[in-house]
Amino acid sequence: MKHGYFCRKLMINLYGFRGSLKMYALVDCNNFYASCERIFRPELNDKPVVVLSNNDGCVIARSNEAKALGIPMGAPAFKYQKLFDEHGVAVFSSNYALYGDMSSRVMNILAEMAPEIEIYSIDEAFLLYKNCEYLDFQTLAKEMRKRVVGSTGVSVSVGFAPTKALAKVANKIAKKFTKRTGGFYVIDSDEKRDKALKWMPIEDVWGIGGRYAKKLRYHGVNTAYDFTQKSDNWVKKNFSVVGLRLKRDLEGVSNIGFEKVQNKKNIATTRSFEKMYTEYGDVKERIVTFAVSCAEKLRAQKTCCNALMVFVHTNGHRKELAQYSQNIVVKIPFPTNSSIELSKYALKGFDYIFKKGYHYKKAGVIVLDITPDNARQITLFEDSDPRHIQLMKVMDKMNQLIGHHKIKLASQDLGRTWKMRQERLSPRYTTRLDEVIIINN
DNA sequence: TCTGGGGTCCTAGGGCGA
DNA sequence: TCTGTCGCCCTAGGACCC
Repeated sequence: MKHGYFCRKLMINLYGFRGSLKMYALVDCNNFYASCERIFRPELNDKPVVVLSNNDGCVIARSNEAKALGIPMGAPAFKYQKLFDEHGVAVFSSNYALYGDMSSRVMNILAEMAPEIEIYSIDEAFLLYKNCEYLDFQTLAKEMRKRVVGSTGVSVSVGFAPTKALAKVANKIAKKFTKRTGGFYVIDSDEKRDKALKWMPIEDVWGIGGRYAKKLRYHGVNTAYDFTQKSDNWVKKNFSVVGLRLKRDLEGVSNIGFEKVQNKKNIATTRSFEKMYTEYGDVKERIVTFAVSCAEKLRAQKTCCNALMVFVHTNGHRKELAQYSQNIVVKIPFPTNSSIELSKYALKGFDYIFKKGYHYKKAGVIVLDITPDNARQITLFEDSDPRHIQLMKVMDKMNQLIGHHKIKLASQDLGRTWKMRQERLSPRYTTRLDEVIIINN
């Protein structure tokens, strides 16, 4: 028998060390983006709903009904248009203002129900319960579901287990067998854990992507349980320490820690364009806007960067056109979060990599080597302009007051009409007064 | 015509100084 | 002075997540 949580619990009881049991919950919003759209359009309940990526490119969220129609994740929208029409699929452009706001409502409720929370993504959170020998997880999970759906309309699945990877497994079971489980599942014994791992296909395990799954299947590893039966050495050799940590976590020994909220290590703003650009000026304007956006994100988390990367790509799907893809890292001699400085250095890099004669489809700016803005080191040849700090404060404040991105640098936009394709955008029901739902009697 | 965006972590391999 | 080795640092690339 492995050193599962049950063994430890037994020891705890024998030796009288109470109150050291740790349990994780993974709470996951069901079909989150699609659910957000449905909350304000109840006539779409039980109807297939999909949400598209930026530029209405591909499917990034599906309701259960849409999944049942065989629409895969990442499906290019234009290839599935016929199927959408035939089955009356409700199609939405992504509305991040709405999803972000709904997410923080859900997370606030969860935070009230747990001593510690790690917001893992826009629709998922891990909750950590320490010293919880006498907690009734079934009741807790039920209460969680009730409160979240009652306050926000979003339904969630809940998985409880002694490690994060197992909580993921438990959540998967809760979601897959909603009718039987009531939308929650608790792994609290070695027997339940083994049963769950034997059921779990290897490619569905958290941390096992397509490549690893293929390799594992080749070696006869078909379930999460098979994975745990391999030796530590073999796992480490083939899947590095990441694989080994996962294995231990699946065995019930917590190896994947609870992450505290911390500042981002890289910040990126990248976009595909709604059409291909060939002119220097068009792409240049985008690069400046991306740099400005990165600068705003840096200031929002009170950090500076010491380097940035600029990249451009042509459209890889258009094989008949000449392809070009290049990136460059630009070191900045002093830490900065000034929109002006960052766009200046981004343009330096862009000038270096831009080549005429190509059809550009995508570009981006990523800021690197991020440091806190209160720890700016004075460099010997400091040529940053200290007046920028004040100027950026004013710019942020004004953008906050009069609406996002109204104040721009002169090098942005240039009268051009860049716009993301968002033909099926729903209203920002929860964050814009002029877009709230109006009920007529 | 039309195929997303934003992250993290790890490893291998090269340069370099002790 | 030359050569080998070790460890550190850096970068590119590859894997993963949602």
